[in-house]
Amino acid sequence: MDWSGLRDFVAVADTGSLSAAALRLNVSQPTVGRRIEQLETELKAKLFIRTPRGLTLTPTGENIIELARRMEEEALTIERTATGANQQLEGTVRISLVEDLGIEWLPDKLSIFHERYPNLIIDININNKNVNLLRREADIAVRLARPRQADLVARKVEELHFGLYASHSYLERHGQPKTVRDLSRHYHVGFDEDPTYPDAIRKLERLFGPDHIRHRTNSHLGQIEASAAGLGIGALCCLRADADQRLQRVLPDIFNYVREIWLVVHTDISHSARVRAVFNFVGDALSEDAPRLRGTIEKLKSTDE
Amino acid sequence: MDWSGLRDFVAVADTGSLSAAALRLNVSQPTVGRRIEQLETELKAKLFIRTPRGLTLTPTGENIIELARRMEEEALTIERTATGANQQLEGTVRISLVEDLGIEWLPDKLSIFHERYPNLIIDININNKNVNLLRREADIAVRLARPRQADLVARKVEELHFGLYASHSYLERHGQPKTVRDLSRHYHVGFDEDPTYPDAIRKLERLFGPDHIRHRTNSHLGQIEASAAGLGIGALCCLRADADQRLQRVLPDIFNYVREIWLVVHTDISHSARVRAVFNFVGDALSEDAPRLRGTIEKLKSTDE
DNA sequence: CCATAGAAATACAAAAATGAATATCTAATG
DNA sequence: CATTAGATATTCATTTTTGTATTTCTATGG
Repeated sequence: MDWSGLRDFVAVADTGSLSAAALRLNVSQPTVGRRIEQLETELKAKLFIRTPRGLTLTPTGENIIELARRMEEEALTIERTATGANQQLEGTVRISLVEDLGIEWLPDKLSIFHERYPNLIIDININNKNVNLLRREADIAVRLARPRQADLVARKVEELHFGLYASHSYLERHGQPKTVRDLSRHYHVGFDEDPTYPDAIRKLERLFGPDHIRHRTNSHLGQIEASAAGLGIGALCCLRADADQRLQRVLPDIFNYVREIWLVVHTDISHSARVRAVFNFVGDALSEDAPRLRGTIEKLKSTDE
Repeated sequence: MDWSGLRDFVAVADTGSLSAAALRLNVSQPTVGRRIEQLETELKAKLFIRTPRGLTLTPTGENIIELARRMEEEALTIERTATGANQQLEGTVRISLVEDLGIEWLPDKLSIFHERYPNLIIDININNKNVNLLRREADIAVRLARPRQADLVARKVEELHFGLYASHSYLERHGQPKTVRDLSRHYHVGFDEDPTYPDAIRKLERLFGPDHIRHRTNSHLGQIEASAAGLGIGALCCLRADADQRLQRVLPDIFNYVREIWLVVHTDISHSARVRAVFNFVGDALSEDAPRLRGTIEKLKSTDE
């Protein structure tokens, strides 16, 4: 029996279709189909019921899927263990961050990093959803909440602050709010309705009233642009908003939303020299940038004028 | 990472060489070598130290071998589970037996079997060493001792009796022994020095004296032929020796060595319809043949004459 | 009842893995 | 010190696997 077929078997069972499994496995749909077929021949058993909407496990398939999943976990552990044992300072490290840190902040630091580690390549993965560190979708993740899962090593590094911002022109037209109550007369640039966002986001929205939400997006960059374009008041990351000349902070003493920044890595790969190098570098860089992350630097504009 | 590489990895770690692993995996030696190489590339880690006498695990290899072994166990369980779920009365059933039963006794029964189950193929494996039912080296094993291992279903069916036999010409030349003491003046056709044989074999040998052992072999058939050729007195299976006109039993009331016959199957595959069919057929056939297996049928020759 | 979208099957050319034969290496042995 | 046994590397023709492009299928919605 070919073990690779079992890997495909898990992927098809998980995703429910050959095409989706092929995507996950980085092979073509006909290949997955043929390998499942071959596995069924080898085991002399039908594992899936083919429907026009995909594949469902047969009773025999149900019998063995748990065992195959366990194999998958062990295979993933093997990959991580091998990575962890690698003490070379070369190769690629994949790090996953939220937009606010990954688009501009981290890339700005990388020239310093590459001077120190010329043979390391950093692969930046911008991701709103948490990537699965167990599946090695990334080596390191930067998360805005303490991770609960076992087998993960996490270090709280800094805080990421968010404030309310609007464009100058918007504030000229609609007036500067002086209290929280004033917000009900203003327009809001909001997040999309993903239920995984923290409650604070929904609470904030209610201050504006439902018909005063002009724009929703899952992209922080999109929110900044929308706010800068004068669509309304957005809850933006101070790091980026403070540096944006088009934006002005609103109710700075009243509204200040704080998220903890956690650096996370899987225990198994935490021993890898190159992963440690990136982990520590990013951690130190975050610590050094505390004022910007906390939005406590006076806006350039206000000092200029 | 290609899971098949992990399978090769276990085989090489187990056997200590590419060539031996290739044999076990039914592929060529260069293929195993290339796959190990590929696995090392994928994991970016050396797994083996190459020596001219084979391959030894590196520390990294040691770290992951246990996980890979667990994968192998699960893969084997999957194969057995799938086999066990198969309720078709077609395909192949592999059965492993000692020479005494597998060379002639079972084949004689097969024409009846094939009438009842025309689509089943029986693959007879003659084996002195116990095959590994967990690895599916056979579906069913006939053993001469109660199996201890968990996960095996065993049924005691009958007894296999052994007696002392010699050729007529030998007994004419050396005389008929009347007591155990007489054996010390006789020659012995013995087993080879495999330490896994039961103590009774060694005890018997000592009755003849060390320089009176003329012939050693690990083959029961070889012992029968040697005894029939007049080399000496052999401890032979009654089933075959009684049917052999050239042989005559010696000290029938004094020497009678008995082994239990156990039919063994792995729990996981015991539910398979075709495996049950063979299991029950062989069990019943053994029961029906109790007199021959116990050597209690008078020799044809003696009734003929 | 027809059109459509999402999925699986098919055909064939291209790419990769495999095996047979062979060369090469090294520790052990006389 | 040469020989040998037992192992790994190498080469190349062959076989197998894979991907692309296309066709086929079927439940769903108009």
